[in-house]
Amino acid sequence: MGVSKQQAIENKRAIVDAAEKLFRERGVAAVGLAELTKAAGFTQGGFYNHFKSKDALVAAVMEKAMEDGAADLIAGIQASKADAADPMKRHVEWYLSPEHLADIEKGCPLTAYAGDVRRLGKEARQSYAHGLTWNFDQLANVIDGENQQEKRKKAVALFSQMVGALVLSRAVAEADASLADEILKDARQQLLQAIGE
Amino acid sequence: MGVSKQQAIENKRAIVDAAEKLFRERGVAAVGLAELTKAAGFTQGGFYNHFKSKDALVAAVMEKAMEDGAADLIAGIQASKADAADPMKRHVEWYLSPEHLADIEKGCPLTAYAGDVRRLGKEARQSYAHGLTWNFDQLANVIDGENQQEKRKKAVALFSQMVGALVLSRAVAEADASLADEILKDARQQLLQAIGE
DNA sequence: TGTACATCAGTGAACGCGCGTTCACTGATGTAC
DNA sequence: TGTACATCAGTGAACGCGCGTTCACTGATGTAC
Repeated sequence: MGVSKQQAIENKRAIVDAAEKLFRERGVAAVGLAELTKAAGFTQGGFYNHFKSKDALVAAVMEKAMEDGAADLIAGIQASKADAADPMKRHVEWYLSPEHLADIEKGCPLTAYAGDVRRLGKEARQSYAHGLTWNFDQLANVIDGENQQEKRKKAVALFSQMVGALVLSRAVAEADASLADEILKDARQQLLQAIGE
Repeated sequence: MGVSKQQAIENKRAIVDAAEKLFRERGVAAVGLAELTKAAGFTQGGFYNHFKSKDALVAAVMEKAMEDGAADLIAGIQASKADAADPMKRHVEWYLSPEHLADIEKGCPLTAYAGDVRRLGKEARQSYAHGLTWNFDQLANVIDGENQQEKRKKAVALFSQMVGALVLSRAVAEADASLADEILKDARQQLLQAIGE
């Protein structure tokens, strides 16, 4: 009650930050506004000073996730160029690493939200689709291929494989850790081979 | 109030049948017991004559989904043998078809539950992991390869790609139908090429 | 620079609602004699 | 074969709970003069 504009902006960002983590880990439907506003340091009713509905928050979180994911991808590509490394090779190795498997809170949002996005609001679904399109475009630019069309096809197929391996590996990580490892390792090996050719 | 044993068994099966469809389409958490028992033709309180909790129902549904999925896979392989067709080729073509994309209610449970299974009960997670292991074993048996280890690796990598393509395609099917088509088509083409070599 | 006041982020209780689960009760089914 | 009765699937109301959303109110912030 009586809070500076600066503080209000920080509170709003704190809601989004908490939502980004909790939505990925537990699912959008399983996270309530009371928990989110508490994490941001105030009470339930104040939520509506920042968002007109939970759905609006979901849309904002998805858009931010896509922007952050895009920034991370570009940073990785830039770093590879600086090191004279193959950007796609580096990307695959990170994507299918045990560290990325465990870090659903901050890893690739396209995989983190892949299972949930169908059930979210229209705005969030569109942000996701745009993010995926953009991701394909970026990968196509750093993949070897005879022409633009070939590069695009390879980008789509290779990224699908990365997502599938990570989704399946995460799905069984707790029940069968060695199966999760096997999936990740086999996909990594097969993808690096596919890039190398 | 006074129902034959036969009827009671059918009622239980009706709950599971309704749950199988609704859990896949809307997510486990979003489907309530009232809706499920109503679909089965009786009222909420009667649920606990059949299952000791919602979690127990989830476990039963997951186990049945895995059994049905296994039966479908075997039937497809048998049919291919009868037609002198390549079982893996046929499987890929079905898996990445627009029909399978649209039929989340009855299609492959490994993809349908891939995003949700992490958040389900222990029993359901274990059923899923066993189902995935079994699926890899079956595919390894019908894949070309120099030795058993090579076949297994190929099965894991190829199936991961199929799941990834289907998950991503379904994720954007509503927001960007042409992108969904592209993902499916590219993955199909790339997989058939990988099998052919 | 100092005062008066409008703004608006946050409070906390309440709203209706649906959730999973419990429970006393009903009454046809199906068994025991 | 006929009767008496135990079984148990289904009823429907209630439980406590947490959900998203609303709202009258508070009071420090920040602007206008």
